[in-house]
Amino acid sequence: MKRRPNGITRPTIIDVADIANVSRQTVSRVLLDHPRVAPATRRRVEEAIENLGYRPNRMARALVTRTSLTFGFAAVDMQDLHFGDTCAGMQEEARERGYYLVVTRLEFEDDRGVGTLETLLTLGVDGVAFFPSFMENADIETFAATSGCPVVMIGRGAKIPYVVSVALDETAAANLIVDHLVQSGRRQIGVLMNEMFPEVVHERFVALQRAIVDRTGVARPPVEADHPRIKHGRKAATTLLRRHPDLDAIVGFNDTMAMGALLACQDLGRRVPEDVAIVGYDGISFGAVTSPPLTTIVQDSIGMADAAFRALLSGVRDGVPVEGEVMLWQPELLIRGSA
Amino acid sequence: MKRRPNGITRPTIIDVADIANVSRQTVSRVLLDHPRVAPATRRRVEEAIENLGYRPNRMARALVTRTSLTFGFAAVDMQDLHFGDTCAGMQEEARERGYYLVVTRLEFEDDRGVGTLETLLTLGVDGVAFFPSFMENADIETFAATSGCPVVMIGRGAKIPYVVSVALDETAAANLIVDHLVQSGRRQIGVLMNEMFPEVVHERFVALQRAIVDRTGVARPPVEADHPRIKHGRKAATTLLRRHPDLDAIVGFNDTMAMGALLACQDLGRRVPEDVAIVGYDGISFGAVTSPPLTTIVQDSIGMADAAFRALLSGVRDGVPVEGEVMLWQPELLIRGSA
DNA sequence: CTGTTAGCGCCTTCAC
DNA sequence: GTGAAGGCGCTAACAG
Repeated sequence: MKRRPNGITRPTIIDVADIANVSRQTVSRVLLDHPRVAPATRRRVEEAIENLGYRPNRMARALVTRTSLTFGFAAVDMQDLHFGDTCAGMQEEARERGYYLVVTRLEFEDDRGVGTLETLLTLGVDGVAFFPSFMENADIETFAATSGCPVVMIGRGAKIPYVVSVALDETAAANLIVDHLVQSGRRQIGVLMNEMFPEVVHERFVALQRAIVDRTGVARPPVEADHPRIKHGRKAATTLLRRHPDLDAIVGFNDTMAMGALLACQDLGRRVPEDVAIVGYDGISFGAVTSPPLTTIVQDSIGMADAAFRALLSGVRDGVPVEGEVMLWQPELLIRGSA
Repeated sequence: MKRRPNGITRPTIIDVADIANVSRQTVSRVLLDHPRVAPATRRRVEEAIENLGYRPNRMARALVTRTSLTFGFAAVDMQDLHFGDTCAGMQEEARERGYYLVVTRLEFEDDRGVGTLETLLTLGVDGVAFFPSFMENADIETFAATSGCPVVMIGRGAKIPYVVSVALDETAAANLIVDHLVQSGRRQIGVLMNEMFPEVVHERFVALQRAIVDRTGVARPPVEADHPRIKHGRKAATTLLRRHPDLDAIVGFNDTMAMGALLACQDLGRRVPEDVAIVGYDGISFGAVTSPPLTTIVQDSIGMADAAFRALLSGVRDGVPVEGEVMLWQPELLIRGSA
């Protein structure tokens, strides 16, 4: 029984073996549910485990099996409810299948995000799922190619070698939104985007812009970019409305920014939806409590989480397709009061 | 260079040593910034590391050092914004100090939560911080006593041996709320509580009840319990208002439940705050967007996260006080429109 | 059915 | 300043 730095001790497999009067190997067999153990022996070992409060050390086990039954999950902002829903979905799925999910924040400062994913690897995960956010496709490809484990990207529909991508069909979503706005008579549609990293293609922005140009004939729809938080959305929407007083609709990058737009309209005395229609993305529950309640694109976070988890699992067994793979999910427009 | 199950390989310290033409120990010294390495040797090793894209295996390292520079964090619901804020705060703090935070969901089915915390331990964390939620003090004590690492509990002000507790001063919070309500003429105050586990003492409920009894003279303030989600809060508040039509104030267990109460009032045609005043806990950002905006108890999530992290850190060095320790945080009442 | 041997990737201790 | 031996806790492969 070895001492830990602070003096408290945790039993090892050897302690169990000593007490049960067997070899370490036999204890290991009991732990792994190996069939060829005499029932009496098994019972003795189980009793020893119970009495000692023994728990196997997963690091030691992973070191030799090269498998930790652990997946890693990374996203820039766990407080973002769409990320949170997906993370929770994966956690649930993991639990049911005997896996463990290690969650961490994707840090730009950490080698443009690659460092975060690498650290996950050195922690011994069997696969990595993540929301790319600011990460560049090239970095993602390099990481995936050298990772030696399945890599699943959620929320960007790019085809990257060695990567399975689970993403919303952004074109379909943009069309749903703009069709709805145009049908209710809107013509001047502004867009609130996530703060942009110039290196990164914003599929959402591109899709929205195309849909707006196609359906309203406006050549360059106004856009303002900021952090995807309520107060930044409020600021950006205020700027947008000041610069373009004739705007009759605003599409937010997500529900949170759209809520900021709601506040901006209040500030400026514009009625929603009479003067300005507002639409968000994600379908978070708080959208039901705003005034008016938020019209939004609903993403099937749970379904996407399940798909991501299954992709990791099958990647562990069969490897990830070298050419990469994209799984697109169809959006749904939830019409509430704001548009 | 060993092969992983899927065929892709990751370099080990031996590969680096071979390429740099030194022994493993020298590579290890470079990795650990050991001073006694010749500059030229160091450079050769660093180049080899760079070229190979080598990253040390933290599990192997932790196995021998008995230190992983990793802390574990657990909470029932990562989507709860107060939990999320605290988690994000700890993650930030961890990063700055060279630590890594492993986050997971506390599962009741997993041995009443103890299993979740134990699994974190078998993953090799150097300390555990968690929101106890449904966990019982006795289980927490047992876990902490046998964990062999610092254990920090957030959000329950109980003094438990081997545990450092970082919690809101519930009495102060309850008094702030009830004083404010009474001052604005409310006398019939109902309470929305988190779904109750009979074994667990709800400090928040006890504090609220005492404050209400003291200040209004009502002997048994009405209470309804359900999950801390908007729709459950709505249901519970509806029940409460139906059973007690004379209620003129509702205190929610958290902001989310309070938002449910907002919806219930809308459903039943009660004006907020004219007919019914509503107060929540936590001070989440979405409270600013509801109609009317939510009056709430603000918790200093970041400050509490910092304190929790520091407690873990000092626990690693000096051990956790055997008698346990409670750090109380003072609440603040943010008065917006709903009360 | 059970024990022995070897080694996962790395660091610590002790040589030189 | 550098290398060799030994072991962290565990399981795989082989013996018996």
